[in-house]
Amino acid sequence: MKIDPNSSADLSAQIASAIRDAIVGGKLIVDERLPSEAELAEQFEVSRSTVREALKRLAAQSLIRTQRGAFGGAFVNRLSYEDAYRGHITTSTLLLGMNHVSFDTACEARFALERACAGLSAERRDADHLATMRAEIVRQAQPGLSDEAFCASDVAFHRALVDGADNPVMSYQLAGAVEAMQPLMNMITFTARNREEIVRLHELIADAAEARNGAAVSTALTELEGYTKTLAQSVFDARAKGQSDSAGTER
Amino acid sequence: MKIDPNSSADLSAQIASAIRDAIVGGKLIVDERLPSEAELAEQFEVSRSTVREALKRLAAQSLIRTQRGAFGGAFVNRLSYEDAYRGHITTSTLLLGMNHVSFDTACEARFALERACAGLSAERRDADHLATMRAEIVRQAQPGLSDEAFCASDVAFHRALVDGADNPVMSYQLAGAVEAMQPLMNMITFTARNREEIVRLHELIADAAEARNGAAVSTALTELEGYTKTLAQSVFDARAKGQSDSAGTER
DNA sequence: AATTTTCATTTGTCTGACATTTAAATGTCT
DNA sequence: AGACATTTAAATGTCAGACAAATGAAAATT
Repeated sequence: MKIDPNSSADLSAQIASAIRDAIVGGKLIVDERLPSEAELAEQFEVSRSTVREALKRLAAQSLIRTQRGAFGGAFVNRLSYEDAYRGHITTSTLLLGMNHVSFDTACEARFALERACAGLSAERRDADHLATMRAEIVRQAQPGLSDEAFCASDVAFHRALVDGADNPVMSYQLAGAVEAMQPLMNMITFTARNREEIVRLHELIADAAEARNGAAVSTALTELEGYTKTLAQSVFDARAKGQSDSAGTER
Repeated sequence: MKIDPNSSADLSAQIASAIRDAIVGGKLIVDERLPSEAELAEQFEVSRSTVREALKRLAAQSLIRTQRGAFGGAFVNRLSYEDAYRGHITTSTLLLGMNHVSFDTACEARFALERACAGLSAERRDADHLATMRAEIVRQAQPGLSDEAFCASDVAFHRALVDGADNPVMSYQLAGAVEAMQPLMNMITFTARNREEIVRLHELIADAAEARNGAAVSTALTELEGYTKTLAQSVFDARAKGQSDSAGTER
């Protein structure tokens, strides 16, 4: 492992990169201990602070964990699904929030990917998944529910559907698409009539899942996609109209 | 923004968390400048080193960028698709590599998600996407190609298919599933006969995309999934047999 | 043998210093 | 007045050295 002290990049970034490559490339295996900060500083010919900054970068990506005390140090971390989940959702949320992705684009992606789970989920879902879906439907039908809680329950419902496919890789990949939609959905205010229709479609999905009918799940998802899009459209239209009205009175 | 100095967690992690929440929560907007390290140190009542470690954590997630010099500092970064891509692929690759996900599970997820793109891609793909697919097929048919290069071309082919859906959110989400499979695929040695069959299926996919026939793309993908799985199975079987043989002679 | 104490090691944090970069402010010349 | 060169202040990047806190191993004690 060697670095170029003349490069324009920060030394800590270069060092982090070198160690990251070693981990990703399999040269450092899970639970293996890295040299101590002092030793790394000597190896890379930098100060301990610089090494520490590099290690913090890796820790932020859950690539290493650190332990204090004698026989402590930095260890290559086994990346857990939970850690990966969290990071993936954060990144996806920011990506959607910062890049003015249209609601339709995000929505289209989400439902297309979710339909990819429909068949597998109908086939493999267990009683727990179904129970979760039913429970969330009940919650969604409660009258006093806030819009945020309604959206959160919506996410929980769909996550149960996705998890029903019993494929952790799919659950992980889908997490980004499903959860990152929540802030966008939160921009919508749902009328009682809207919620009724969404609950109806969720029931359709749950029924299809119960009957292990993947095609029906898929069809219901498509219908829900369409309804969500028109709902968002009407909300945005109303908002745009409100904007132009107030602009008209202001000037 | 306040932190708890009595918490078990590192101060730098707490500070990073606080700033991260502010960014994700929209309290800090894109391109906004954070206070200088010295000011942050004062606000959080920690030393500058601790603040720096926190900032490095955020930089590792591409949440901020730093600029030196007067009027420099840390700025909230607009998360680009490229940055998110890279991170997503790295994480997905590690996740698959470190958690002994079965080849079948990963393969199933990849093709299920890819089929989710089939319809949109057939509908929207432009001439470039098709040209890329054709070009990669030509490359894959070349006799001298190494297994690694063959796999890389395979990834490029499928990425073109996914990108054809013209939905950046899908491209981003799919990147993890498609690219992270490459190391797994690299464990397979492809005979000339294997490659022939894969090229044939790729041609089927390209033909279907050219004809804007999403259903045919989907069918071909399913066939390719099946072939890939049996191929991997035979390789693993052979390897297991070799293992037990050598184990038998060694002891 | 079990328990306690000591101890060396390692990370976490702080302080203070200097180098480097950068853009604004200032000065100078035409 | 405008173009160009110089200075300067502010900020990050890096370093060195120190101490605190944690932690498990080894030694000492009961």
